[in-house]
Amino acid sequence: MGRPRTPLLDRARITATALELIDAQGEFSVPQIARRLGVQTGSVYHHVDGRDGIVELIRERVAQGIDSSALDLRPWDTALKAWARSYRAAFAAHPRAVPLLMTNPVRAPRVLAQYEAAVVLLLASGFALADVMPVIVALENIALGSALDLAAPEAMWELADETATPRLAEALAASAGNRADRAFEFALEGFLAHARRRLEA
Amino acid sequence: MGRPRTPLLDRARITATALELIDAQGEFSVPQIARRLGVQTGSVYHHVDGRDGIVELIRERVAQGIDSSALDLRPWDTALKAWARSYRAAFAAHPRAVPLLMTNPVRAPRVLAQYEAAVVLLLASGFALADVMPVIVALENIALGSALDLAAPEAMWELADETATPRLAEALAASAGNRADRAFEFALEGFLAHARRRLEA
DNA sequence: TGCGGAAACCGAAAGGCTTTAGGTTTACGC
DNA sequence: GCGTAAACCTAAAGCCTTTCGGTTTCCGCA
Repeated sequence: MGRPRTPLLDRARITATALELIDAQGEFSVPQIARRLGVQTGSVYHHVDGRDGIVELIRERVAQGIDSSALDLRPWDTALKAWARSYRAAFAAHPRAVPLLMTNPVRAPRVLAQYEAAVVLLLASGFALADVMPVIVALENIALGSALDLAAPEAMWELADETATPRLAEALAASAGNRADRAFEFALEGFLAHARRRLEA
Repeated sequence: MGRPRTPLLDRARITATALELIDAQGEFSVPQIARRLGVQTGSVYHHVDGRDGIVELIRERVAQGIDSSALDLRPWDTALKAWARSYRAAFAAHPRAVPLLMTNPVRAPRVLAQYEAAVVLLLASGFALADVMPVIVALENIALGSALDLAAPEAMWELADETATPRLAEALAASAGNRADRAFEFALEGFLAHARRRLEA
């Protein structure tokens, strides 16, 4: 008892354990983390700002998977496309965490810096100042919306009774396996084409 | 004590109370509902299949706000546009409920019937069977993604330090007030234009 | 080298939530 | 009229989040 010679806990280990629990069972609790790390529940609170603090750490960790260098690509539409794909892929790496993370945005400076870079990119490419945020938010909506689809890929379309919706059942069968990816690429292509037209106008 | 002469509870009142709590404070609990209705906590469980059952009732109630007649419009792109707007508006009516409802889809027959109608509409309009679901899911992703944006409209872009992201701050100021709506309309127009081209090809 | 404060963990507890089980009264079908 | 089912209450188990004080170890500073 008392302070251990080598620390048993740190923010990284707490975050990793929480993410393991989420990947395995879709949720986490502080006592579960403590048990996995062989520690009393209360001890976790010495390293973390409550349960919400753990969620915040997970949020930042997942957001680190976004490839910020995508926004260095040129031309602008290539950059946005790569960024959106990376954005979605980062969430897809932990699909069961998506519902936990989508509610609040990431406030980490490195993520805000990416949005800053996106704004600069669009302005330099000729977009009107008033158009920049709607365009970026639209892209973000597409990326997050499709990430949400990844969170519950199967359950999203389990038909209890196929006879009541025969055409839907057919259409589902015809798009089995790659529905989510194709939907994302479809929306992304549509967005980029629309943005190109907006720029020309 | 014992069974009251007139029932104090029913599913409609429980659902309405839960929605009130969500609109007011962003969440709900069974004891809170019971207190508001002047009843013991356990009594609620006689009418509802646990807490998750209440969420399911809320989901169905919010989904009833989707105007299914939109899919009767013609041509198909007019129908899809009206449907997407109605879809988003239904969630926008209870923005704080969005995080609770997005994880799982609505399984209510009347909602599945709407998807069936959308499939029939697209097939009749000439879309290939394999394209139908990706197109519908893409539209759904846009609607849900933007509904998510409505759930936390302000907090989504609260900049702690504007000096670190000056261009972002400018762009935000230039799109104040209608950012979410314009982003949604932008993504929706891009989607429809892309779908029209897909149909012609 | 010694010491005081901070750090890191334990033990315990308060208070809330979800859910179940059994008891009591009322309503309703036969 | 009577038995069964419905609707509520009381009570309790078991989980979770969070806080507080106690104990031991570490580290900077004199």
